[in-house]
Amino acid sequence: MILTLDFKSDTPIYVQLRNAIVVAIGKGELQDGERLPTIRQLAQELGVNVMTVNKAYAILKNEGFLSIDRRHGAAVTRPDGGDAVYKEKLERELTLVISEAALKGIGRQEFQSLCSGIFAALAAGPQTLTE
Amino acid sequence: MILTLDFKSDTPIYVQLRNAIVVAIGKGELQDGERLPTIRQLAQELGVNVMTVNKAYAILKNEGFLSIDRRHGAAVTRPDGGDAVYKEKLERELTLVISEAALKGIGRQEFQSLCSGIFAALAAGPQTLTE
Amino acid sequence: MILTLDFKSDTPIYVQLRNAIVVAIGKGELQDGERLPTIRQLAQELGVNVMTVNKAYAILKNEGFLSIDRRHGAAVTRPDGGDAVYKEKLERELTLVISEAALKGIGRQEFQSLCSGIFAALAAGPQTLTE
Amino acid sequence: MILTLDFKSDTPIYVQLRNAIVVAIGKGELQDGERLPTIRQLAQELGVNVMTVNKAYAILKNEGFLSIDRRHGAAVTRPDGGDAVYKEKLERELTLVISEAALKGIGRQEFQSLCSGIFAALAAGPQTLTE
DNA sequence: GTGGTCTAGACCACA
DNA sequence: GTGGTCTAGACCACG
Repeated sequence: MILTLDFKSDTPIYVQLRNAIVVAIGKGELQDGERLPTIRQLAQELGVNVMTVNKAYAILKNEGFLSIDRRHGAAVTRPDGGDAVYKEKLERELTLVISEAALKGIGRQEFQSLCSGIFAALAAGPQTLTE
Repeated sequence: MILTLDFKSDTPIYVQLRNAIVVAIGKGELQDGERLPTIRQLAQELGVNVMTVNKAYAILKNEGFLSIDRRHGAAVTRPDGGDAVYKEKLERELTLVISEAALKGIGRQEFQSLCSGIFAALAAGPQTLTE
Repeated sequence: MILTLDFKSDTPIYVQLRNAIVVAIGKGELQDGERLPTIRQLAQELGVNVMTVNKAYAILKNEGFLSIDRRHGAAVTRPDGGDAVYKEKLERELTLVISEAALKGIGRQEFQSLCSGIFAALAAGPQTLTE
Repeated sequence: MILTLDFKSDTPIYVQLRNAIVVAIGKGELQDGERLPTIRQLAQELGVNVMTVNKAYAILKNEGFLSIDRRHGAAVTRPDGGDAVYKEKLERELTLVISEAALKGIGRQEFQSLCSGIFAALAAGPQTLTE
């Protein structure tokens, strides 16, 4: 698993980590049920403190993206279907993103095709790599 | 101009402010060329520190949404057309948002129609200015 | 005996096990004097470490819910009547639960009827043994 | 505010802290809107690390029992009405508590009156102390 | 060997 | 001056 962090960024490392993992799952680089590296492994690999990885994992667990098994560490999970709270958050986020895009001269057409492209890329991801 | 801030939120106030203004411009509540309140005015109106508003304005200026004239204060501007830097940022953001949405069970169809709805709402905005 | 464990939960497995057995006794699914599976049997059946079952049994014995005879294995026992220590613990627990419930908007009425329902369900339990 | 921690207990300090605060709010010792001590203050007062208090506060914030304002620290809040998830959790907890109590020889009558007593005690708490 | 918890001390972003 | 973040290193509970 390749995760790049930007230590100079002002978004906290654990957030970057959380985001990167979500995207990796979305892309299919991390399959459902697949195990993630140990907190300590990942921490060392990234040159980051254990607590930082811990926090990222805890958030992902809380959001339903992964489950932590005392015996075997963390594994990818499918979260529950979209709850109302999430949809609200999504709409708020999109309103901002779209406002910005529109002002930057990106029309509805272009925006939609951009989204389509991303959806396609995700769907085409490394599906069940070896099977 | 009505801007609502959530002091209990964990997104910094100056970011909330910056976002709210971008959305307001997107919706047409703030027209191109329109003047914004003085930093001090807005700060007082919102019950916020002057530094906070200052920071938000500075970011907006930097992003091309605002032009600041020492004589006339701040005014809304159309930013330059989508530069490469911005497009990259947009794509990164959308990849995250879409990954999350897809995992939460929101399909391409639903997502696209949600976007369409927001585009429509923005387009319908300017009329509401004077009511 | 059907016991379901949640390996993803953050309450330790031996605690889950102990709780499940207490509830099973409460419901009458396990009758007074009834023998429980061997530690090894149960461990294998649940796919769990022997130590884990051992720990759960030890706690239950300590609490008076189980008596362990080296020759016949473990058997269900009625614990001694409410000792002062237990009542204190109960009151502490209930104070927390009720505080939480009250703050979450669950009134005394609702709470009491919820308790009544559970008492009724427990009382109705023993019959279901053989079905 | 008087909070007693048991450092020898095996329930984590931050959980004990969280529980104690919930009870304090339930009892009315902490009123709605009232400010809590700074993380650092409380940490020093309790002889505990800052991170520990931080974690307790974060959980309480997450549960809706308090809100954290970047400018003024933490303050007590009323959580949203009982959601379905919470009610399920409550029922599970109560089933365990009641099973235990019943086996310990505490009948429905006694249990209910115990609950009533606690409800009454909470309601009678230091209501608006000085007003 | 895994994650969970805790510590002491530090720096930074925010207001 | 507030909380947020991060670190390095430690001990413990769990299985």
